[in-house]
Amino acid sequence: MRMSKLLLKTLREAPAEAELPSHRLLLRAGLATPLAAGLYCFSPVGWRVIRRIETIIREEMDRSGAQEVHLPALHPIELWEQTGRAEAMGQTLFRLADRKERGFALGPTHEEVMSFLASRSIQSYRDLPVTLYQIQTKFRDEARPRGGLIRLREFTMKDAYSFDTGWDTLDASYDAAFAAYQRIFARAGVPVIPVAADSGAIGGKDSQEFIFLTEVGEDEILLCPGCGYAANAEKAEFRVPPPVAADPAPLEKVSTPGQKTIADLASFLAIEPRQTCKAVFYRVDGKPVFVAIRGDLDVNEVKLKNALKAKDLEPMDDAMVRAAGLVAGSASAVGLRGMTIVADPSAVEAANLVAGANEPDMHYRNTNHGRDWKADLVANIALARGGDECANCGAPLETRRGMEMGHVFKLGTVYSETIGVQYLDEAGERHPVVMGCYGIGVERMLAAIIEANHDENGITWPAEVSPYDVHIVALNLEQEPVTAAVAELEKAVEAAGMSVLVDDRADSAGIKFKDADLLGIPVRLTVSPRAMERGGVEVRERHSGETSVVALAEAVAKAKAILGR
RNA sequence: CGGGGUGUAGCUCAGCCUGGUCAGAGCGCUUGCUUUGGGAGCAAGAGGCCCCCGGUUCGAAUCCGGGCACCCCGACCA
Repeated sequence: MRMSKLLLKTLREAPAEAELPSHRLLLRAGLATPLAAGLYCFSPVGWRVIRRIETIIREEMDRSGAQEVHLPALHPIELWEQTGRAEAMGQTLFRLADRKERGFALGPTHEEVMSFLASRSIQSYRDLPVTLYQIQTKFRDEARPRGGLIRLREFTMKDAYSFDTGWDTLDASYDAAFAAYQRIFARAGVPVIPVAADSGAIGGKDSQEFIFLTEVGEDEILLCPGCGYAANAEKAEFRVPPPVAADPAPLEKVSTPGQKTIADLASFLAIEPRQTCKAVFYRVDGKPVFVAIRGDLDVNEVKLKNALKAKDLEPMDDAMVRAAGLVAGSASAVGLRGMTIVADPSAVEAANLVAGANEPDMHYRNTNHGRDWKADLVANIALARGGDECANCGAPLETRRGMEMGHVFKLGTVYSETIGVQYLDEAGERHPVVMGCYGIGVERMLAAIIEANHDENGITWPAEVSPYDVHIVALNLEQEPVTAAVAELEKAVEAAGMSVLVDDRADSAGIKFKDADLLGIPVRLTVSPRAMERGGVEVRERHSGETSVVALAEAVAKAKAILGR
């Protein structure tokens, strides 16, 4: 490709709204242009990178034994109502109606449709196991698209689904997908670590996310430096510090004027936070829920939501707090009626906790579960934080930020039961198939590749995803020896199976070099009178900046070596 | 959905408080000439519903009200 013909506009300065390096470089290098919040147009160069990412994904999925299919992006809404997810997805689901007012949705993911397809093809255990995948556009009406390509409203996802006769063979399908993911991210140049993830209220067993550790990531990850345990903060397990041991003492009411927070209360009474009981109020599927947890701990809302098998959970608003008669700052489960009480084991097991007296500026000393109050549900709902002890080895956990690049998940029979994907076993008995699902966000991967591979001058593409393999910069192209050398070199590079971008523009050398750095193609070959005087072509490796001059005939071999071919 | 910020030329931004030669700069773009090893020079030019609607005023980019869009933080995110 000749750059004089290429549709590409690089920017000297990035638009003001771009903050992340990946976002700035995406725009500066002219890879994509925003159309609206969470929607991007890809230019020829950007699209080549997307296609190369997809190629890696296809190769590795195919290698793992998965089969590619293609499903509609437009789904009848009934299918989503059938699994209950039309409601569960809420406003995230893009809805529309056809001319006959039949309801449709733009697919935010494809468990339903893939299950439908599977139900038409799978009848016997002989048809299993099978893993199907597609690379398809997804639509999600996100509350907040952000970070360039990191969170989009329309994006491409590789989504795979495995179908097995049982949980044991699902393990094999899951492991195959897991291994494919390791290879995909390695080839694309995105360093990832697998972390344990929440499997959601919908059920399922193992779930892991592939996380690219980066300060700009949206997810909080807890890592154990001792044993390597890694988990999403919503999933992370830890050792809850032991309570202060004591025998139950008589309940006693104390005046605590103005003491509304745990920290204030503990210091006012000269006790430790873990000797108090924290009260938190939620609205869960429209109903009030009271949560009690030891004062030194925080509530993990995901765990709470799962424990309640709830669809929707949010902090209780002031109106509901008043309606429920709760006294914020002095609330407890002692004497509380009219709502579900959920307690963390930490609040149940500890003796003589200080808790609210449900009247302003008053607390109780020595509240004890079983005697003074009783939980309707006791569940592990404490949130792991940095510094907490690892559940495996006791070392203090560290917190890091990360970006979710992929997700592998043992779904089980949730969808096969609701959509009806069943098989007959050897005995002729009917069973739901056991499913797994595996997703990778393609554009987000592009963002992560840039985030992980750039320097102050621009992008430094990993060889496998670079839009072109070789960038020929021609200077003084009007001079005959240069014209001829460029043509010869271009031909030779292409004949060697490498893609090449030739900067044949009439611009000055400085512009060409700056653009070459910005575009970040791994190998730059400069053809100029000066290089020719020195004996040939200047070869520059983008990543290291190493430069040498080689004979024109050797340039191809040198380029191949840099590309690792 | 809460909090914060920003909307003026393709991009970066000034002008707004204090209404009136106030439609501006740099970069980019076009043309010509010169130039070709790190965003080069000279000259000439094109380009704006100052986000939108309404109000105040003799007069609004500027003041007031109401929208909308975009960005950031949070909430949310199979």
